[in-house]
Amino acid sequence: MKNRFKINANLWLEKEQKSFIGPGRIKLLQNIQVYGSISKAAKEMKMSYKAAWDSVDIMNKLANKPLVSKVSGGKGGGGTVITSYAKELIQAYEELKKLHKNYINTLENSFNEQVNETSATKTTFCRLEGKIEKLKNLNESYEISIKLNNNQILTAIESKEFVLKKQLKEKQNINLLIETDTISISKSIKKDMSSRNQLSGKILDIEDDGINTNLSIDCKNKVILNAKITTTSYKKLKIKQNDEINASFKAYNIIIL
Amino acid sequence: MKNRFKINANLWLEKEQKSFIGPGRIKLLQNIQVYGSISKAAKEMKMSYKAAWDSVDIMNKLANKPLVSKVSGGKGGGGTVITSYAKELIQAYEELKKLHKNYINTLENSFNEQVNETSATKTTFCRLEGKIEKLKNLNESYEISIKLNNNQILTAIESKEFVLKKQLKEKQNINLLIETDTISISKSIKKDMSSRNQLSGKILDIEDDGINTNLSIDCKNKVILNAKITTTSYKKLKIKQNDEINASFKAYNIIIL
DNA sequence: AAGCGTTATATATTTTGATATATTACGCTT
DNA sequence: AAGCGTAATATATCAAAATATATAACGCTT
Repeated sequence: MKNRFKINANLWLEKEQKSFIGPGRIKLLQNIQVYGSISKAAKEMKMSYKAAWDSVDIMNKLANKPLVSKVSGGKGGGGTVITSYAKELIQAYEELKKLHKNYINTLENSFNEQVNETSATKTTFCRLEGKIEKLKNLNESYEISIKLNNNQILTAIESKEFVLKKQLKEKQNINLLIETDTISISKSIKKDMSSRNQLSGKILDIEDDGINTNLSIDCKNKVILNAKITTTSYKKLKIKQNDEINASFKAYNIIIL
Repeated sequence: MKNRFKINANLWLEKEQKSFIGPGRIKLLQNIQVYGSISKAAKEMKMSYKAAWDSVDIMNKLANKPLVSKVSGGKGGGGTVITSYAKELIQAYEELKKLHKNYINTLENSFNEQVNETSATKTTFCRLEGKIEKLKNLNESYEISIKLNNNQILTAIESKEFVLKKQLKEKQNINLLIETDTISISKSIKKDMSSRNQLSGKILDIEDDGINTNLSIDCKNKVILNAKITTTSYKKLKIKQNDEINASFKAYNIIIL
């Protein structure tokens, strides 16, 4: 685990081009909820009162519904409480953080696999090369047909914005990424499924650590697919090296580089 | 599109607890590649020479292989070129950025759906409630069996670290998220598939915008699943409201909150 | 009416980080 | 040997951001 890269990211939300909330302001709101006062909340997190007040002011002005209600003077000198909308926002932000953290872990594995030449098999993403066969414009999206080296056709979906920015054209060679854990394995082709991309091939290699099983699938002409399934699923399927199997994944799960 | 939140994130890599590369340093390396000198590279991006030199120095010291080779004195006074390892890193970083951007878009949609009460159907993630039925320890991971309100059992995988941190216990109620575009739809249950989670239900609602089709599936006892498939797949399946269908997804695609 | 702890606001100070400036070293060119 | 444009390094200066300090307003309590 030495020499491993760690990926870090700061998440924050913007509204109308202005910074709205990030980790600090969420903590501040939570502290206000606990202490009932801006000054105490600020003190607890070693923030100056002015910084805290400014933050609260910016948030309140930017949000369509108020996030806090402030009372100056009165019993105990006044105080500040957060609204139920603020509580909702905090919860949504926490969820966001959790999802993001989850994905950052995936990216971290992928990046380290790619940069450290030591790890041969790519267990988080698999890479494919292909040529754009057809670009079908569906209003705001494009349905992209991609011909692999083994002449099989995959279908991907990308936004119009992306297609224009990357200047994707028919006959163009492109690189694809597919997250290995979005690929499902079955023994035969499934006709009545919404997963349009179905590739069949021979199992080249199996790496099983008792939790996850990484299957390397040879789909002819140097088209190698990697799929990650749980060991439990692997055992249930009763498959072994050189077996013919079917790998399926949805158009959404193809990422064009 | 007014009142929409925008999600922003800064990505950077750390190594041995120290900041290694981020957007600025990548740009600097790219500039060095173009101009062949630290001073010119810095000038082009309006960075002070010292800041640029320090950056290069930190990177070189932190990387296991050198990222740049510097020559002081000599023809033209010397210069700096980046190594092939640096080029590799730049490429890996660009890929990382693309993948991350992709996911941030997903999160942005989800967050806005959750916070804006206007949008009723959740098209990026669907939420389920369940109770932990069994926690099976598999060395570094846990296989978690979750009983839904309709008594069906789902299987999820989480890291040991997560299970301990969240103090997950059997009989505990938990909330789940499933990305709607990882769910595959078929007309019947598939026995020989690696997707262990298969829920069948009646189509409650269909929202089709000509590109994507969002299916709302009633799996009894208030267990509502949302799945996103392409319109092309939807038409191919020839399904309509009230039809009984099968939704399948892998253990990896369940996110426990 | 004085006292309280708070919000609200302006001004002064400090800290931090970056930038600018200056100097030396380097090794090829002429 | 002088000249060059670069790397390498140290020191000085500047600018921005954050913090500290001061003061007023507020409305209930006593």
